Amino acid sequence: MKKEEAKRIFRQYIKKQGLRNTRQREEILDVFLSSGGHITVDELFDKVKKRDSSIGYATIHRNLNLLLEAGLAEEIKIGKEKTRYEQMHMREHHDHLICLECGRFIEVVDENIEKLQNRLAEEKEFTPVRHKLEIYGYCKKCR
Amino acid sequence: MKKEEAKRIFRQYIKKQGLRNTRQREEILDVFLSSGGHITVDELFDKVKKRDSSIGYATIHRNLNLLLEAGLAEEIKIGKEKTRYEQMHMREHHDHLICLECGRFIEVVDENIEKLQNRLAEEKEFTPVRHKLEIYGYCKKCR
DNA sequence: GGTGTGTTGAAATTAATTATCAATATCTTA
DNA sequence: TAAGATATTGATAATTAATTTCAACACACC
Repeated sequence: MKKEEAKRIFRQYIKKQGLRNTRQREEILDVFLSSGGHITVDELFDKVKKRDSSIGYATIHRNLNLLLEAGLAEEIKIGKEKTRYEQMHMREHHDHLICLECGRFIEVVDENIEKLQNRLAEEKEFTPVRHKLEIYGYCKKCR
Repeated sequence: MKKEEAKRIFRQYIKKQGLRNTRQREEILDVFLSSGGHITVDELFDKVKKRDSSIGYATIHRNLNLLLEAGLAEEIKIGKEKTRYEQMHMREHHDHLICLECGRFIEVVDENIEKLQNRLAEEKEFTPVRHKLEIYGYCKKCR
């Protein structure tokens, strides 16, 4: 299961940095990996609090930052909406079509675009690690 | 000159919304359009202040929001860095290669990628308006 | 030029994130 | 497995960024 792999990566990162694993850290990690696609800090806080009501807000932030550093999460911020955190390892990579009218996300992948991106990077003597593509416009319903 | 066109678009937008043009608004517009690629709120504030030292910070924010609404500016936020505002009309569209090590931006364009993006959107019955592509990795110097 | 109302600057407020600190928990080593 | 060094936690304070408030002002339409 992919979740276990993600957990292993996180625990490895923690250890490598000379940090320690804790009950709270594991709880947050598990909830994050069990959440859907894109979660806000508040949503994560609420979900974790249901399992462990003593957990603090600052701890959520601290550990989200670790997840970012470990490459397991990525911040996505769209317009004036709240920052969301997206899983990077659990889910397949995908790009976003974002409707300017209703705010709906459509997740897409196109192998050819991915290839061209890599080629483009290579031309500039750049080693690509990951990317983010957001196409803004109007969805089926709103156009 | 492109700058004049951008100004016209902004003035039109202002009028259409039933808003008014002001000395400060024009000043901010001009400084924004004269700035390089990506400017932070503070940088813009400092530059405007040199021309008109009485201008307030809130006015910068208010008018940046108008520039966003009018489609002349776009927010770009990378990692933990300060939000930057990019010109949308003055400059040709381009994507970004962003170095994870030194933070350098490389601006790129690839016609083929642009075309594939439009085709992808069309397949999903989505009408694309604009897009943002950021490729993260390591630049020539850092890889 | 007068007038209605949008805009401004300054300060207060809100929202989001980070820092502080004493108490506690973890991990290593002996 | 007990001890000790130190990272982590929760609560709160502090910081940062962006927005709101409000009285004075200024723009645009007449």
